[in-house]
Amino acid sequence: MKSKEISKVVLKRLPSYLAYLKSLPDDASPYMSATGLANALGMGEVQVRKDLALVSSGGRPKIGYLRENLIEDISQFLGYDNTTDAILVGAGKLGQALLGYSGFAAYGLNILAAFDARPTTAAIDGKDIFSMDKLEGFCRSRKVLMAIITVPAEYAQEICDKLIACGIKGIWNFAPIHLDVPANILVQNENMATSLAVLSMHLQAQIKEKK
Amino acid sequence: MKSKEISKVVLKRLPSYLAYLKSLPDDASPYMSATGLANALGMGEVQVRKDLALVSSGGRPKIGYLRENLIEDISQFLGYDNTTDAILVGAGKLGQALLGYSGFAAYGLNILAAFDARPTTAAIDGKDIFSMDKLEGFCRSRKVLMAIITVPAEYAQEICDKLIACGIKGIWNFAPIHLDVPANILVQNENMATSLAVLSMHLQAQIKEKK
DNA sequence: TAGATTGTTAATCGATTAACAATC
DNA sequence: TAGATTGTTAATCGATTAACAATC
Repeated sequence: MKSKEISKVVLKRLPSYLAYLKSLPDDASPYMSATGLANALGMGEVQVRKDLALVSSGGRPKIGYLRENLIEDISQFLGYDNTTDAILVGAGKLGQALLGYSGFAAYGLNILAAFDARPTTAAIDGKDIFSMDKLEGFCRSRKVLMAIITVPAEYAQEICDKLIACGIKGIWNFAPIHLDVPANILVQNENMATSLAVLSMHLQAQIKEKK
Repeated sequence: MKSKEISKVVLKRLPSYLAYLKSLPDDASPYMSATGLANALGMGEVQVRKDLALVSSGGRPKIGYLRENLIEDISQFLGYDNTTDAILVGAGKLGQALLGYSGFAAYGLNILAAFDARPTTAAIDGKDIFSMDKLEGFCRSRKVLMAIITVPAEYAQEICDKLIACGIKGIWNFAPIHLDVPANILVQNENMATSLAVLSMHLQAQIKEKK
């Protein structure tokens, strides 16, 4: 694995490769070529090969990459091996769904607890839901760096500021609003409106075509 | 509004503009310049101006765009004006959260009902949850074009095939797996693993920096 | 008028794709 | 060996940014 700078677009493709490799049955060939991966995911084979070259220790001509190694290389590169602790703010429906989702463990994400202005439940799936005044103490003592925002849009910026003041460096934002943050803080927007826009355009085009 | 081809990257930025414009208080200036929008969202002003030129009927030099018009132009372009009916398959935690989320109406999305292999509840927020055998009849009779997949990864492809057979043209996929579909079907992946990868890399870099 | 802003044309940048030598 | 595949270098493509004339 080279420690070359990797661009965001490449980074975003890596999880797909990993998911596909992991989804293969145990009795499949232990080798996987860039060509095979590209075909399975409907991508260009050169693109896949270039991406893999950035994270992998190398494949063998005519054979491909050893699947096991490739999974390990990508996992390690993405930091799935060492878990990241996170907290969640806003224990509404979406917040509770994320809190109860066990699948995040596979991505190295561990949600420690949730915080809410008015907690309606004490815990979900063994994860405590605290009131907001416990936020700072918790983040400081557990040295949490990542937070998930699932509060309504109108409170998101305020919560965001508070989180940064608590030492949070990365924010996964589910609120449909732009968050203003200092340069060293990363906001990753899970923007449903964006996805819907793409889908909506496609459907409109389909309907027009029929006419 | 010109009917020029719009690229996917531009399309994905439009919802942010719209959200910001809508978030402004009523007593703010009725005009908004591309410069102002760019500053508020931390983007390049030329980029914003070019994007707006693609969807808007035009702004006035020195003044900017009439906010009201801009909101209408973007909304119309994104198809938020005429609602899209959709169904949801997989009424687990995430599915239920989406089913109960009232915010989609603002994006012109109307989830009609949900389907599940083993429904545990009859309805959520007034939306029925049916068993899978009702799927085809429902899609055909209501002429549904869009579906939301929130089933576990291992069932996603099977469900996807079934949906296409029912006439679905656009799929919003929350399952962390690549779906194989014909060319005329659009799959929009809400891939949480992708977001996590980006965040995870940022945090790793932050931690390294401190050393 | 002067200056902020629009809209457009040209230059730059980065990512994808094509071409090809090296390898097993 | 022949052919599939890797890995790299060069060409193409598209998107972003810079420059600038037009406008109110």
